[in-house]
Amino acid sequence: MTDRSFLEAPAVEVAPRLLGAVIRHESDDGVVAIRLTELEAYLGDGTDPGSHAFRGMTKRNATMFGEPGHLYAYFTYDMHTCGNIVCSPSGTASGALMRGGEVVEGHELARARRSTSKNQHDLARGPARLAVALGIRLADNGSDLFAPPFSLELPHAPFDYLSGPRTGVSGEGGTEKYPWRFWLPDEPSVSPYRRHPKA
DNA sequence: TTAAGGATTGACT
DNA sequence: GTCAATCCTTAAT
Repeated sequence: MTDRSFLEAPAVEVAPRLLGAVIRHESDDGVVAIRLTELEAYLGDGTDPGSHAFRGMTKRNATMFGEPGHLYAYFTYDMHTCGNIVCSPSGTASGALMRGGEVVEGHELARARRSTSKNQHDLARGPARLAVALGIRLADNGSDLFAPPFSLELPHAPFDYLSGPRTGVSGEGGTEKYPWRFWLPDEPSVSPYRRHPKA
């Protein structure tokens, strides 16, 4: 069961089922595992203007068109790395952006990487923070999340979740058209909603 | 070749 | 609440 099979659906269907999943990354420094509490879905078939893949495959987003279950890591504002879980069969771009989570293993290492965070819930509240805490680097783009140094443990049963407009995406105007942000209720590690500053 | 913008965060008023 | 940091990717000459 491979857990990988259900990732072949569009991200809009996959993202809510990834809530509560635990992603683990082992590096030279040690192991950090994070339970995902917040994700956003991005499609690439031309219907999603907020997606990097909206205008077709480019050098940067090629990973999103690849095998499901792999990691699409990208750089934004030059200071932050974010991680997506690639969905949909190879050839179709679709991904679930990991926006927030709770550190369940390797707290000390996560804290060391995120020295500015003040409390446990800030360690992975926000996409770039989560990537830093987990140890994702741009070089990890394309890595298989079901093979070392990564692993991905899916929840045994679906969780109850909430959904709403995506955060920080430009070019959507009314983001209500794309209520593809999913999060678990009552989780302090879910980032607060923020519109895009220029939207 | 050149110019414009960004799936954000952290610091400061 | 507002604003700067900072360089890579994409789109347009």
